[in-house]
Amino acid sequence: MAEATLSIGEVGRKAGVSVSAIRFYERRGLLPQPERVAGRRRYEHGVIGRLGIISTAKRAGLSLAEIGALLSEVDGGAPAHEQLRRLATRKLPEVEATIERAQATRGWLVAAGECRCETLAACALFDQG
Amino acid sequence: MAEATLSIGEVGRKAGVSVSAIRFYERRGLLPQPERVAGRRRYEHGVIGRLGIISTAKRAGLSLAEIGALLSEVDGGAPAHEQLRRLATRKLPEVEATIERAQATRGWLVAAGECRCETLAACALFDQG
DNA sequence: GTTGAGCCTCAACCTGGGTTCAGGTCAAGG
DNA sequence: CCTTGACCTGAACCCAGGTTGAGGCTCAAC
Repeated sequence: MAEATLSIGEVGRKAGVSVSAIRFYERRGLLPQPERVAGRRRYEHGVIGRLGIISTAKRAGLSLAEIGALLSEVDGGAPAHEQLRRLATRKLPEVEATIERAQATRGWLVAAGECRCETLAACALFDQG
Repeated sequence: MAEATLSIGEVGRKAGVSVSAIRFYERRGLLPQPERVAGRRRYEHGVIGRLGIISTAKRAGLSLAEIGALLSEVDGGAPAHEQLRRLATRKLPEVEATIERAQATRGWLVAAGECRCETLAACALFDQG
């Protein structure tokens, strides 16, 4: 079943990931070292699913280091739900802080759009540290 | 009134900004080239307010390039409110996109925390692109 | 007179997530 | 035979926002 038949270019096209990114993920340990034929990487079909997982996790805002840790735990036999729960526990406060900062920034910008000050020094938006 | 008496170290302490950051801002044009005495920078007191403006703007999420553009327009005589309005118009959609992305990420992480899947491949959280 | 703090410049380094480039290999097609 | 295209490696480059380090001045105190 697990025949290694895909070239890196084919994998990239099917997964919607650039060839250079695939090689980069391999160096970072997110993808296994594939079998090689005459020096060229030959992938089995499953790697496309793995790239899909990586892409989804990236879009969700995880760093490659976090994704790599998650994948290697699960590769090592750890239940996915357990690792996902740990990840959520660690990462949620961080994401919530991002949301709060961005909302504060939005409020500030809205106020900036309504400002009537002639100089920045006089503007209450810039008061204190 | 505008006596240039402060050393870079004093300015840094009073403004809560590192000395290396002050020199960096100067290179980037956010701070004027100060008067020099025996090769050392001598600042007038007003620079502390300017550093406060820069710090506030940074905390609000503006890049140094944006802050520099704002400051130079206003230094050049443009009314602050006008430049702030332009800035808000340009920057708000960006910040709102950040908020939406972060909220989507939070939702995903909350779902991840409740996941029961044994493998990532089986998990609906990772479905599709 | 020498020690030490604080200043100076310029250049290199850091993180993240890759991209791009130089120089080379290999197989197929005309 | 020669070209074209896909692949290979390793190193350099990109962005931001600084920090760190080397090597050197000067000023004041002791």
